[in-house]
Amino acid sequence: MVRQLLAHLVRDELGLTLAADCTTVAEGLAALLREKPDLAIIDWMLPDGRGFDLVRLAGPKLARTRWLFMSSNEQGHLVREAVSLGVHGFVMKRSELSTLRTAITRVLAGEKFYCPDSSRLLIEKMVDEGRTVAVNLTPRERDVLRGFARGDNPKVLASRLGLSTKTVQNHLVMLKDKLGLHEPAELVHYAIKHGHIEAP
Amino acid sequence: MVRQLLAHLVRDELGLTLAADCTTVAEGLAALLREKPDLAIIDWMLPDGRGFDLVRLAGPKLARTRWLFMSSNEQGHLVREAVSLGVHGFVMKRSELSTLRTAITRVLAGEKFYCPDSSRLLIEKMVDEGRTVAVNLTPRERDVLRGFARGDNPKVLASRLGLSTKTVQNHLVMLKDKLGLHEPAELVHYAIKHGHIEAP
DNA sequence: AAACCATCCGGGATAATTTCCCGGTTTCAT
DNA sequence: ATGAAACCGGGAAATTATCCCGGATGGTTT
Repeated sequence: MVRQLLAHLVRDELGLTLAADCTTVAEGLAALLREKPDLAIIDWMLPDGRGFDLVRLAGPKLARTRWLFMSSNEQGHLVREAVSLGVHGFVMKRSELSTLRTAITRVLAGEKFYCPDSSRLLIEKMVDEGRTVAVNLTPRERDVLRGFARGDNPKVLASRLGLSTKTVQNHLVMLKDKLGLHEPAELVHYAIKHGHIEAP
Repeated sequence: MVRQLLAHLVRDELGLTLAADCTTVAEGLAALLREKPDLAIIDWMLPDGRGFDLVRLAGPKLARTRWLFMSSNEQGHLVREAVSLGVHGFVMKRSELSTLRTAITRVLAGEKFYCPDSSRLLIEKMVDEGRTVAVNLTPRERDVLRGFARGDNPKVLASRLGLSTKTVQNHLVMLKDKLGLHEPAELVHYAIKHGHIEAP
């Protein structure tokens, strides 16, 4: 619904051309590569993955495209990840609509725009981080983590991802090793805290 | 932001008169009593309280007003509460925009309209409740569930509770059996959802 | 072009855990 | 007293986790 309301705003009020209008990472990726838009407005949480994956996947091939992220939940690590990905703008959904308009025009003009709330979160996050090391998981590891944390056992997960049970198990070992965790429950907590899955 | 996008929709596309446009329960209450609108579209979660409070407070004095609720998070108990309050419509934010249009026109026409997702949640909630009543965990099972969901492995948990590993494992089997769950991650979700442990 | 590196996929062997089935004990309410 | 439920744990089989290995791929550096 928000996506469609936004489409209205972009088309009717701002007078921009709406190249596409997608609901999943897969759709979005296809549309991005096809349309090569000037601006992509992306919600970070999508049914089949995280909006950031789109930047990782399509970013290198789209030199002109500017990225504007939206988020409904307030988590500092999102803003942090956005910054380190080179995202041009970040707006919380609780912001004023005028903030969004500003963000769109500024980002289109080539500037960066992070809404006040997101800046605050970023600062809090960095203060909070202080010491913790940044862990970057590979795409496959994220897939496995997500599936596992949702309650798929290795066998089901393997068939869903088109892998062998063996591979999934090896990825799980890698995950636990990288994250310094050992128990299934800890992996689930990590996945929830870092937004790989939604809280139950 | 969503509120302002909605205002746009109501005024410009549906051609309705927008009586007021509020951000808090307090503002909303004042506006409702002043304007006595035909329709009130209310978000469940507001900065200073819950949207339902508006119905409780203003409902008795506004015989003509119809209530349409919106919710971004999917929780069955919200739908359940809406129904028992006599709310006329309920729409999840993830619904299509057309669903919202349908909801507005139907509710204005005097019908009830609960979007498919909310109906589903309601049913799940009632099924879940039925099961929760039927299932009562024994104290030991609760101990084991809490420890496990926090990330203790059976061995550690056994020594913490003064049991043998074997017994803890058997309790885990019992738990999975009683709850109809099979994977560790599902147990963790259950424990969080039912308040046996705090969310991460 | 070649060397390199990270990632990805999966096999083999071994250790650990989970599951199923079992019997014994305690507690408690009928 | 007696039956039901909870509690505790053993034994054996099935499943899963862990460690170690090599091959394949794609991108980067030299």
